[in-house]
Amino acid sequence: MNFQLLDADYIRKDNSPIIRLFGRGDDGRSICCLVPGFEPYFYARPSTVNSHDELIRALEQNFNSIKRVELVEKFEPVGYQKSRKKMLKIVTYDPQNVPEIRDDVVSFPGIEEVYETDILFRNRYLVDQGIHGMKWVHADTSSDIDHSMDCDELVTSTRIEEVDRIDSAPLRHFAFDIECLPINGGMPVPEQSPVIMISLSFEPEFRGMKSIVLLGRSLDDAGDGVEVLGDEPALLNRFFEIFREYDPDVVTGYNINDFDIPYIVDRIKTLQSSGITINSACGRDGRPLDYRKIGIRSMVSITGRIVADSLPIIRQQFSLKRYNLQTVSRELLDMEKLDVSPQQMEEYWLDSGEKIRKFIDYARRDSELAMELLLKLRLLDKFVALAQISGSLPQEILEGGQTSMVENLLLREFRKHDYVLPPRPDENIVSSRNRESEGLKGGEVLEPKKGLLEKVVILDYKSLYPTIMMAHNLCYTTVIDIERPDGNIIKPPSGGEFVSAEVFRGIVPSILENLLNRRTETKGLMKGAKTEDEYRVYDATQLALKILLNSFYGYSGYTRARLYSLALANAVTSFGRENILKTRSVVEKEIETVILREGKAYLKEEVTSKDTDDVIVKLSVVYGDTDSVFVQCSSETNLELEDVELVGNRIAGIVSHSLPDPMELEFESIAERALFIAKKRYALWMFERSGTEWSESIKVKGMETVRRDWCELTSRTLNSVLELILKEGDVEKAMEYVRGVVDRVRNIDVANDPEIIDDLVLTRMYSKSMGSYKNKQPHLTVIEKMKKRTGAAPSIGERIPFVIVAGKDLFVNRAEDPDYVRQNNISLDVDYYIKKQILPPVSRILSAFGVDEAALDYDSKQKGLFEFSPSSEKKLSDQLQRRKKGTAEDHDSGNRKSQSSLFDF
DNA sequence: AAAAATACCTAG
DNA sequence: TCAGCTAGGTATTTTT
Repeated sequence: MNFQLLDADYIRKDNSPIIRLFGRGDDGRSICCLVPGFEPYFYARPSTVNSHDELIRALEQNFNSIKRVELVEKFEPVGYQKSRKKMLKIVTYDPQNVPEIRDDVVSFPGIEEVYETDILFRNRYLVDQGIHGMKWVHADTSSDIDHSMDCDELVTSTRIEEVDRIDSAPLRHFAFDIECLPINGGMPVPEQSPVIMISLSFEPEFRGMKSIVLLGRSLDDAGDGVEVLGDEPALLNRFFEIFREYDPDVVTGYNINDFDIPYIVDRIKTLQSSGITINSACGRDGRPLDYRKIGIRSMVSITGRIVADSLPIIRQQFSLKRYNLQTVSRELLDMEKLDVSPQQMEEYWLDSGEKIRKFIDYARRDSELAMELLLKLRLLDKFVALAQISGSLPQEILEGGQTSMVENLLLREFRKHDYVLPPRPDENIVSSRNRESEGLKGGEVLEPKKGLLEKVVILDYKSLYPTIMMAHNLCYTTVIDIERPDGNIIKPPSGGEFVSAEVFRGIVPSILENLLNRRTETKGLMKGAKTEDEYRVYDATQLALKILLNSFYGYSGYTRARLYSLALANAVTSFGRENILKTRSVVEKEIETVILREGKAYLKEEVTSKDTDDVIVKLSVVYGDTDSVFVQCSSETNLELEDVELVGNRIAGIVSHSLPDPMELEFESIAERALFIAKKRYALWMFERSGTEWSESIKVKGMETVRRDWCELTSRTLNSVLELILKEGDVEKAMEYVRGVVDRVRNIDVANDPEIIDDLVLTRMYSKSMGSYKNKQPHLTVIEKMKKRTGAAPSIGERIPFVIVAGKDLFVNRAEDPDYVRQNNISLDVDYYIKKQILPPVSRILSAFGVDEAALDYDSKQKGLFEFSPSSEKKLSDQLQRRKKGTAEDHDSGNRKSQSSLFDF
């Protein structure tokens, strides 16, 4: 029997652990597969002097829970070693015994250190058997047992093997959303407010239905897709009944981890205390719904299934100003959320006509949207690929970060090479690592040549840090630490020493090599994909490989890592810095000039005679950040895109050739014009090759248009200015545009035009607990005001919108809730928006052309207005002027929906 | 009034 | 932003 592995855990039977694997078969049946016989264990390193036999006997006698001790040969995890050392493999009866006895074992006479003492038993099993999360497995034999499990089949198997398949099992997706009735319009609390409705969506359909709304009251002629349950207990019981019958593999919703699920669980407790019992069994093993609180956030797992809350995934994958369901559905799905305000809710709920029906429709939309988000945006694809590659279970990846995946890969590869892994560091170790980690230096950022430049080639290093680790054999296992090698030594610029690959090939470099090769292969397969689905699978796979490739460097400098090495992390970045500086010097000093002749790019030493048709291109590096270089190409002759491309490819080729394998500099794209403001702040009019054509775009980095703590007004104004300058080279027009915006802002009439506020809203993340802020912050004053007025309490991690209202008070105190401002006709601080939101970012750009801020402010000193004209050296050549493709305004007004926008004129 | 500290968000 | 890392710019508040 074959099934796709969704989840795993273990149970105990007759004092022995049994692994349980959960999945969905290709026949569509859900499966729980029991695997007996796998033993828990960990490793210990004895001091060299002792007799191993005696030590083993002493351990076996002293610890009841030790089943047996085996003598094995392993390498320690860190530092180059010539040979394996004697170690003890301590096998216990129960997985729990491992954490129970590890502290006593480490302090037992004759034991120096323990390893792999905190590996979850199910992960231990998957790693040792070579099985990966979300992969297909084949279960050898099976014997049906009587079954009280909530899945179609319960089998026992002694032999499990992974099968190579890229398709997905027919997974069942279940989305839900609850509605609660708040006490007079406030936030509902499970101790008081009942759950009144639950909406459910299914993919594939459940009994021919895409969605169902469960209603916790009575109603005649409720209509199709509505189940009238009468009261709350019946509603909740029916919810779980449908849940079990549908038997979902993936459970989703919007913010279910932090709201819906904890609410249901707490509500059931409340009902229980008044003698009402709800059967909330929903795990594939029949476990009731539950959640656990870790710090301020709660986590949910359901045995045998994947709980995938779309909110945190969307937060991670999309940069948005706000993350409420309304904004997210509009921005990402182009769908509208329907809503009943908390104040109206009671009225709608008690109605028996139009209103309750509307309320039901609104509720239905929420679970539909949650399902759409998961499926249309294909939110799970990346996690599935990450699970398949790293071997971690999907739930673990959804809950945690990169750590579990990196450690999973390390554990598998270390095991193959007879290396052991240390346990997670305790708090003492972490804090001492934190102190020394201040010495970790990062990438090099080159000072940009500020102002507007033309014909800039953009080159970057393909996976710089991973390829550095591979090229220089940088690994925990190659640091020269305890023993010195006989062969070659690699000395990074940061100091320290590593053995070369001929002496010993590092494990991390070999993991990276494997990931990099697979990525290249996958990209090849992607090109040949026959179906859309196949393409998506390969695309998610190559993305996951990229994420994992880049995780190893970060992990090495992560103070809570099992394997932390400042020497390693510093070696990587120091090679990186050296590399970019050397690249700059090669381009400027060694290559210096490229000669174009008959469609080829030559170096100056390759050309012996002069030709009148030669195009001579001078190179200068105008910017670079960590793994990229921007090279300006200057020539007497006008350069076409193809010419610049030839230059770019030649530079990439020469530089790559001088680098150790597999380091590689790649030609990326061409900026016809580039505007550099500061380090990490620039805008490009970019041309990228797509087949035989060139695709054109404007790319903005770091500037206010891409920052979420500036208002829409700023973003749009700046975007237009950038477009006018980059595409049309028209500074005058840009100034005119800004003056127009300033003028309109000065004459804003909120009372007449409440929608205008939308363009003036700033957002900031409420990022830590109130008490730990040392300074006043605008979004915090808004939170305080809202709490006082409505009792609404945003939680940490939310982005808080606000506007600045008129007044004499300190800036922070004039931050206000946009809704409140709208409702109460409060006037905004027009001057703030002009002087602090529009002018500074715009003048940072225009000052490069000699424009003074006063020349932009319509109302202030009229003089600057007529004095200015762009200096002749900044004027752009006629021939470039001819290339314009349409004005900034065309683009801008075309995208706007609202008529009352500041930008329609 | 200048300098330092704090906070935020982004680039890579 | 839900346990990978550092570098860097800008606005505002707080301290000197």
